[in-house]
This record gives sequence, C-alpha cells and structure tokens, in this order.
Amino acid sequence: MPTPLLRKSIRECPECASKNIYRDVERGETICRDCGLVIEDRMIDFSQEWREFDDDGGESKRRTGAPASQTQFDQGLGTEVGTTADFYKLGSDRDRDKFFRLRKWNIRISTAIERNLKVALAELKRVSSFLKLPKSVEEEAARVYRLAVQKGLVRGRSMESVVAGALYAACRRHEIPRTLDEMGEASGIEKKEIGRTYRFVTRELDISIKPSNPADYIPRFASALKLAPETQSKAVEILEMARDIELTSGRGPTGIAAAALYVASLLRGEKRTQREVADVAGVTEVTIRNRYKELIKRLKLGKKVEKSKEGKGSKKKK
DNA sequence: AAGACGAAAGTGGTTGA
DNA sequence: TCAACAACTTTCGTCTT
Repeated sequence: MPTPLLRKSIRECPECASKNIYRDVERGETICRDCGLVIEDRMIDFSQEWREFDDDGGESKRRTGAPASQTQFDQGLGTEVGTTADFYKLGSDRDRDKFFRLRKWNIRISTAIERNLKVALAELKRVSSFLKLPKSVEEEAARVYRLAVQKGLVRGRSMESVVAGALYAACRRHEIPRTLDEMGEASGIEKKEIGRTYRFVTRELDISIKPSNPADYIPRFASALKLAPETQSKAVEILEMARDIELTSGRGPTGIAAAALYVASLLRGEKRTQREVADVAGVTEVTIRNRYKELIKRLKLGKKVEKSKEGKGSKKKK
C-alpha cells in the first residue's frame, strides 16, 4: 500500500522492542511496523500543545511535577480577566464597574466549566476503564469533551451522554471501535442517545471519522468466542474478498464481521452457533443469516462449507 | 430440544424533493 | 419538512439435526 510521508522515528516500541518505528505525518500517528502498535497519536490537531507543562511555581498544589494531561480538569489554562493591579489603572467609575462585572462573570463561567469538566472526566475515566480502553483513546475523548463543553454543546444533553459520545468517537478514530451497545452498557446511557450525541458532537466540532472497517471488530469478537487465531485470520480473509466485490458497502460493519466469523468458524470446523456469534457482535441472528447467505453465494463458498461439515462430522468434542 | 431458516411487520436514520 | 427508502430488528412458524 502507498504510505506517503513516513518518517523513521528514533523511538523504540514498548511492546516488542523493535526499532522499526515510523511516524505517519499525514495522519499524525506513530506506528510500530512490526507489531502494529500505535504508540502515540494526536488525531485532532488544533495546533495547540496538549502536553502542557506549567512552570508557574504557585500552582504546585495541583500536582507535583507531572505534565498536565487532558484528563485533568484544568490544564492550568484558566482565563482570568485582569488583576486588582489592573483595576487601579482604570479611570472612570464606569470602567471600574465594567471591570468588576466582567471579572465576576468570567469567574462564574469558568468555574462552572471547570466543575463540569471535573465531574465529566471522572465519569469518562470510569467508562473508559470499564471498557479497558487504552490511555490514548481516553485522552482523545477527553479532548473532544473539553471542546464540546467550551462550545456549549452539552447544554440540553446529559453530561454522561456527551462523555459516551466522545469516547465512542475516540474509539472510532483510533480504529478500535466499540459497538454502541457496549458503550451503552458501560455508561448506562441508551444507545440511541449515544448515537445522537455522537453525531451531533462530531458534526459541530468538524471531526471527520471514516466509516469503520468490519475487520477492526474481528479480533475482539473472535476472542470473545474463543476462536483460534487461524479462524480469525480466515475471517479477515473472507472480509477482504467481500470488500473487493463491494459486498460490504452500505451494510452495518458489525453484521458483516459477525457473518465472516461465522463462516470462518464453519470452514475451520470450529463451529459456533449463529446465536453465539450474534450475541458477541450485538446483532441478531437474522442479520447474520442475510450476510452469510450473500457471502456464500457471491464468494462461492457453498461447497466448501458443505465439505467441512461432512469432514468434521465424525469429530466430536467434549 | 436446539439450531437454522425465512417471511412479515416494525423501527430509526438517511436522503432528496 | 415530509415521504420514500434501505438496513436492521422482532416475532413467529417451519424444517433439520
């Protein structure tokens, strides 16, 4: 595949200790080419530094020495309208009145935002750890949430739903998508609501997210079903063939992933029922059946499936 | 009895006038 | 803003193992 603008990095992969680390400038990601680990990324670039080290000595109460992160409610960036020293520079009473009014409002607003962020980020951490999401996703979600608050997008929506929406978006961006169902279970928000806020927030913040790839779901579903790695790669193989003949467009990615896994499990004699697959994928058996029908028809896998049924017929487990 | 299959009706979201 | 539309779900009856 064409990989433009790759730059070799001097870093070492924390996962496999490989030095084969490249930075994709266009996508803003640093990737290990050996194990595929995304080491660090910064998907949204609003050209503002997020790893903020504050050198303000007076702030040492907040945290000792550590870099402020997005998941802390205040990065030390709170606004302040003037100080009392400025006050004495002002001439008229009118100016002084105005000065105090502005300052009062600014304090009110920013403390409200800070309070909100503090609570929201706690919730975000809770949900994120429930879903065992990587730190990078959590940071991304926090960044999205912060922007949403600053733009006043939380108004009229529950804080929790915006948190869930931000997390969902962050997962998608990092290509480790969770289903809306999983997000719903973790956050206690209805998946309809999460979907709504997700769309709203991404639209308002101009966050573009490419349609999720069914293959991204395979590893998770496969391990939930305790399928062998070979079956998993078989499923990916099937997905690739399906994509090449445009079987995947327009369909829900989870349904396709589920069907591919189901077929792969049949082919490899590691059978799972439609119901089992449907449950982990969060779709119904009917959807799997429909996708499955298309798959064996279009990919001409019918005979192969029949054969493997006979072949494994005598082999029983447990 | 459980799983697979298919038909029919319902739901929520997208699209285009 | 409304209606048509596609994908997906729910429900239920029938067939197969």
